[in-house]
Amino acid sequence: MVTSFDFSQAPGYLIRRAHQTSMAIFAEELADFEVTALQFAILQALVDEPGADQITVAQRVALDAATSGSVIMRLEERGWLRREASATDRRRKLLWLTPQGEKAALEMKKPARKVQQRLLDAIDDKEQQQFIIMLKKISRID
Amino acid sequence: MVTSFDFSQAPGYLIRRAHQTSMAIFAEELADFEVTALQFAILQALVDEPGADQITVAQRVALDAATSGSVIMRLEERGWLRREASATDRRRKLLWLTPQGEKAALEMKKPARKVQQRLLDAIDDKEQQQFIIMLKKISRID
DNA sequence: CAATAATTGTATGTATGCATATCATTTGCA
DNA sequence: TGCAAATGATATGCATACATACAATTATTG
Repeated sequence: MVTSFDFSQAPGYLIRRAHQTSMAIFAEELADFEVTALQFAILQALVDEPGADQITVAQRVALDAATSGSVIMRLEERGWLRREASATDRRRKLLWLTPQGEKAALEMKKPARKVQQRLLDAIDDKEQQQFIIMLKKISRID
Repeated sequence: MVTSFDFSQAPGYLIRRAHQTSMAIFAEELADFEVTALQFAILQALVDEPGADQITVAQRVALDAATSGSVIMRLEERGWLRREASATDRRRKLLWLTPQGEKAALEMKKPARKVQQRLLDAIDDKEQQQFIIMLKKISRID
């Protein structure tokens, strides 16, 4: 019999599974906010760098301009951020959190940290740091 | 100053980054086939279990019925699989690879294995097995 | 055996995620 | 300085990914 591809040992497949689990836990812990992990990331990027333009935000959250643009549009419609054309460069649209956006971003941080903890709870304390380091290497970060 | 959420140490964020890297390497190694990792997974599932119905295939590749249904539709349009109504249960549509689908599934296995190797090349030999084990635990598999 | 529940596949809506093209604007260089 | 190249944002198309609803069919139960 032809042995098929062994997905149970394939990192590519297991990374997808881990991503599913991660998204599910995120949705669970932040159910009250009705927010996705990506939306949360963009809000936090604007906490760090208020007035950043869309391309800068896209790079911060490791996303292409098209996708981040659509997420930003939804965040604007929700009233969590506002866009303002740059005076010095009329191509740029600068982004700021609204007061509601600031408040939501702050309140989300605790449950978002719990998501990370719940993910890591599946492995030993010693393994957790190694897992983070390995993920960075696998992702070719740094 | 308010310290923002630390994405550089957040497994949820890093898993997304790893998934991006994984998809990019897959697309690179299997460029000749113009196939996605998910399409590949479904083809391999049918190598293992010819004549499976859509729900079974969806479970095999860890996907909801709606998404797998649309992928299966595209694979059928491409001529890589065919659907046949079950005689004993008219709700079920049984799936078989076509000869072209069999051929493609076979030829894809080598480059798909290379994807896994390239992903793991970023970490030491000893770490590779640990990483696989950790991913399974994080994903709550087994 | 009839009413109900469960299952399969499909449709719809929302949200990523990326490639490519396009437009307006700005930058860089000859 | 004029013009080509680069850049920021948007639009379009394709492909996941999942929740929900639905119709057809099958299984279960009173």
